[in-house]
This record gives sequence, structure tokens and C-alpha cells, in this order.
Amino acid sequence: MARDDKSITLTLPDGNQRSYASGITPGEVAADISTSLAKKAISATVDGQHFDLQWPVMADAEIAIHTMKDRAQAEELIRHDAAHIMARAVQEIWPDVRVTIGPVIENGWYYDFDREAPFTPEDLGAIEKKMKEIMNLRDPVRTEVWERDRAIAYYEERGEPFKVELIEAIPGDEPLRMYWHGDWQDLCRGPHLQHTGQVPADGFKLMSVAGAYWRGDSSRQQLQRIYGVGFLNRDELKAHLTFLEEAEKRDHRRLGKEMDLFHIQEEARGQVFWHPNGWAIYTTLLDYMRRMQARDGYKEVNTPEIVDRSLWEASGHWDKYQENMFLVEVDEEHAQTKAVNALKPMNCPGHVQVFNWGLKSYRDLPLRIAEFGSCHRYEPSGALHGIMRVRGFTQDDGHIFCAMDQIESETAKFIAFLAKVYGDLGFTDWTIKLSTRPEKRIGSDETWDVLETALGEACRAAGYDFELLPGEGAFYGPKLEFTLTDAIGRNWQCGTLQVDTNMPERLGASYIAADGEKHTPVMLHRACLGSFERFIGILIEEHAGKLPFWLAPRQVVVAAIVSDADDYVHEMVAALRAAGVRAEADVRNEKINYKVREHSVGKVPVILALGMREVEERTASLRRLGEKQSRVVGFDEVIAELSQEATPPDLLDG
RNA sequence: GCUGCUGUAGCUCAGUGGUAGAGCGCACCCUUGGUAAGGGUGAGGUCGGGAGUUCAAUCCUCCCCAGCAGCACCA
Repeated sequence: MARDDKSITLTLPDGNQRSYASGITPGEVAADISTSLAKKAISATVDGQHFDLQWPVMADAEIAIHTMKDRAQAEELIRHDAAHIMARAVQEIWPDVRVTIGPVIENGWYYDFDREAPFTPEDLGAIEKKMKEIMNLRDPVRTEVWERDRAIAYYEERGEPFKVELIEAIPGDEPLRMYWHGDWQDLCRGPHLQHTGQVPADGFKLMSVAGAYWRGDSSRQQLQRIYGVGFLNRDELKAHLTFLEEAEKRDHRRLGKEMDLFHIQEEARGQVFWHPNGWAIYTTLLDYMRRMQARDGYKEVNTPEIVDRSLWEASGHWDKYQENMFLVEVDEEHAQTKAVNALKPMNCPGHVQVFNWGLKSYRDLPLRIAEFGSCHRYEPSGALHGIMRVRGFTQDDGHIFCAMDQIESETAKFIAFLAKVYGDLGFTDWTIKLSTRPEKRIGSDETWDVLETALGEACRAAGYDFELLPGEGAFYGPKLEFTLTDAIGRNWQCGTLQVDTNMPERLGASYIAADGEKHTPVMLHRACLGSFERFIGILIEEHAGKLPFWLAPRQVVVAAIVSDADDYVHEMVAALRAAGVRAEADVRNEKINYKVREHSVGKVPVILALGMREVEERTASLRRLGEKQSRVVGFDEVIAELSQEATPPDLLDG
């Protein structure tokens, strides 16, 4: 690809090459290739970077011209332009509002404004109307590159302090791109469309107003953020709004009420009152985890919940997290001393105490300790969310005390464990992230090399790829995070494995190695579910309440069609319960239609309807949730079938 | 914790400056009905808490508390 001062060669997507004068724009290239493409062109990817059609190409490049049919690029553009149009609409309605930033996000965009009075929901309607007007104007989009000083002076004069601060934070060598949508101007990286009319006026909607801190810093000014969603056409917008409604229907707080699983009340904010149905899920899951951990060589322990502050001081948590700990002060009249205790916010210091009891040998390693540890953390009020984020919760916590050279195999073992658990619980789509050494850290680079390599190798050994998160590790060691994707595409980080040499040292853990000397063990903090509360919330939302049979709180309702069948109903319930099925009788004076509806709404997976026909034939009419058809099954068969289904997956192994 | 919105019967919600209503649920009665709501009668509320304005406050104002959305936080 020859190149001289005056011409460059562009390699087009079809593989053909053409020569152009330097400084050509993708818009001109599109026009050159064909007139029809020129009309449809919206942007271009030049050497892998997305540009608008006005941006000059100064060197040899691979270039791809995009049209509205290139979904990824088209969505980015219409959302980005919509953000600008929204900001313009706001400033046209309220000229004294100052603008800040407005990026594209999943499904849409937001823009943060500085304004005395917050926006009201009514304001959103006015802004939407104004936006549509601007789109109808088909105002051209124009761009220029400015010098820093000129841009700073420009924004200072216009009273836009946030823009000035943004420019000052941009590295000196980066070009400053200024964009105009009609007369309205914004500093922006681009790319953008050619005119405001290209944004589909019926494909967007302003969703909500919320406070947001300037530059994401809670010590700084709070701005008014407006969220919008934007799509290529009206149908896609409607589909998105429908999706949001569907997501709301699987909200665990709503299903928690409908299925009578739990409640939370003012006197115990952030803590869960588990009802019989919810507790059945909880204990089924806990029993399953207990068996799985025992199978994998964990020793289950239990450690105190109220612990003197001295231990938290020793572990370092007092200094760092005192604000978030529940303190327990003993009434002085009855206490010998004025001890200040704290409800345990985590289990690790307790597990080190268990490890420290009695001198340990290298022959004891790896020592795997597990606890269904009840923890309390005083979370900020705004963070609380149903049972997903609470102040009292139970972790499926575990700590593996091991030697340096056992980290890799223990990690691989844990990954296999986690894969089995997630699979049993119906999650097959999950990923691993490896967080490596942060800037502020303890330990030598050589140690970090060993630890990071061990985690990475463990993933490979277990047969999984991972994403690298450089600098995201804890100050005391690298970590793995396990993120699962649910049925409607949301990601949840649940599992974790952290390497820690700091806490064992701080709390004086040691073992006698083969060389006869005392060594400090490595501690692997690990959890699979994270917390039962949050994980159950995820399970409820994943399945929209229709939990797998073995986890369903009420697995079977045996409903009488006529009261003469009551005795047979009770007989069947007793037999089901004896076979390990959570079954209930419904012999109320109601029609079968009513019972079927009520238990369907309650997400009971199986309804057995018994009338005189079933009594006489010793059968049951079995109906599964979501199915219209029922089928007739003999007494023994139904017990055997449902008993098998009620069996947790780990007990079916082998 | 911050910004905004909300708080009325067990649940979902309507409503008014003169101390309240619906549907579902619940209780009782009739009904024994074959796979997503049979009929009737009835009970049930200090209108989140406190203060203020007013002859009078569930409604207006202020302060708390809680919930929701977002932000910040999540050992």
C-alpha cells in the first residue's frame, strides 16, 4: 500500500483498494463507491474505530461504511445523538441549566445536568416533545477540532464549568472534538449522525430522573440525571417496554408476596422474616450445600456471632469497617467490664481461631473449613433491596488453609465444585474474572506473580477461560469472581475465591512444615452462592417463581374435587410426605377450578386432583404447572414419580 | 448516606379541608362442583409517626420513619 504526502490507499470492506487524497472523509468515500450507499451511509469504522462521516482519514486505512442496518453502530449513534438532542431540548426550555456528560448505556443513554430545581416527571413530557421538534428540524450535525485553550475559553464564557473541568482532565495530546446539533454545541468524542432527523422520533422514551454525583464521587456535587431508552423503531421500543414489564413480574419482592415466601418489616430493616414456604427453599438449598461441601472434604464449623472488638482490631476490620458494623454494648450494671462487641460481619477471623486451636502440621493441609455463617453488616439505607441486599444474611462461607503450592489445585477443585453447584441449580451460563494486583498492595511482586499464575492455571486446569481485570484485586491478594447470567440476561456475581496471606499472618496462624519450621498458611476465602438471601432472590427471579421441583416450597397440592374424596386426599398426602415430597392437602369447600387457579398462581408445580373416579380406581389426576392437560396416574406410580423428582440432584448422582 | 417520588383494610389500589371506599383475601351460610375466580351475608382502617395552620386535617405546611428508582457503597 503505497503512500506519499498527497494520497492514501483505502482498503474497502470488499477487499478492493482505492487511492484518495489525504484528508478524505468516509462520507466522500461512500459517495464515491455508490450514490445509493452515500444516501444511506451513517458512519464508518476506520481501522477498527468508529467514526462519523465527517471525520477525515489521514492515513492508509481499512474502512467499512455503515448504514442503519448495522445494528450495533446504528444503535450507538441514535442513542448518542438522542443524548445530545435531549441536552439541547433541556437548554432550550431552561437556558440556565448547565450541561455535563451524557453517555450511551445499555438500551439508551443518560445525561447529567446541573440545575437548582430537580426535573419533575411532567418535565420529561415537555422535554420529549421538544426533542421530537428538534428531530423534525433535521438540523445538521457538524464537527470541528479545537485547541484546548480555545475550548476552555469558550466554555468559561458560556458559564459551563463542568465542561471546563472535563477538558482539563483530558490528556493533552487528545484532540478536542466539538459537535454542533444545529446551533447547539457540545464537547464530545463522537461519532454522530448527519442530522437530527435520523434519530427515530417514535423509537425513544425518557424513563426517569435521578440524582447522580458529578464524576461518580459522593463527596462532590449531585446532578440531575435523566435516563432515556432509544431504539431503531417503534416496535423495538415497544418490545423493550414489554420486556421491562415482564422483568417486573419476576421481581422477587413481588413473587415473595404472591408465593408467601417472606416479608420484611420496619422493626428489622434489612432482615428477613422467612415464612414456611420461603424457609423450605432456604433449608432445601442449605441441606444441598451441606452435603456437597461434605462430599468435597470441607469440615463444617460454627463460630460466635458476638465477638469482642479486640478480635476485629486484630483482623483489621475495626479500622476499616467500624461504621458498617453492628456494635453490641453490654449493660454496665450487669457486666464486669465495659466490653464492646460487634456482631460478626464476616466469618474469616473466626475460622482462623478454629485453625489456631492446636498446633497444625503440613500434613493437616489443605484444611477446608466451612460455615453457614450468619453475618450482619450495617449497609447504607439506600443500598437495601428486598432480600438481595440485606443487613443480616448467611454466607455459604469457607476457608481453605493451605501451602503456597496447593493454591492451584485447591482453586481448580473449587471451580469444579462451583460448576457442579451452578449446574445443579440450573445455571449453565457463567464466567470467571481474574482480578490482579492493585496499585496499593502488600507483598513482593514475585509473590504476586506466583499467586496470579496459580489462579489463572487453576482456571485452565478446570477447563475454563477467564477475563482479566488488571488492578482489581484486594490489597492482600488476587481473586476470582464467578458471574452467572440469568434467564433474562442479567449478570450476578455470586461466587468468589480470594487468596489471602495477610489475615493468617495478622491473626498468628501457622503450621509446622516438613522442614520443622513454623510457616504461615495461605488462606483461600471462598463462597459459591455468596449469601442464601441473595441467591434465593436470584433463583426466584431466574425462574419467575417456577422453581425446579426439588426446590419448590410446596411441591404438590392434593386437591379434593368432592368432599367424599377427602380421606383419599389425606392418605395420598401422607404417602407423599413419607416419600420425601412436600405435599399439602386442599379439602376446602371450593370448586376444583378455584383450587387449580389458586395453586397455579402460587406456582405449585404439581396439582393432584382427586374425585370419586380416582377414589374408586385408586389413581390421581396429575396436572403440571403451565400445562392445560392432566393425566391419570396410579397411586403407587404417582408416589414413585414425584418422590424421584423431589430428590435433590446431588442424591441422584452416581 | 445523597436526590426525587410514594405511604389509605392482610394484599392491590381509588378518594375527600367536615374523621373513608372498591376488588381480592378473611369469617359465616348456601352450594359437592372434574382442572385458572359459584352465590349470599358479614367483620375489618388512630388514612406511616409527630408537630403546626384551621372552627375542623387522612387531605395544607414542617420534621421524622419506612418503601421505591437512580447515584454512592458492598470486607
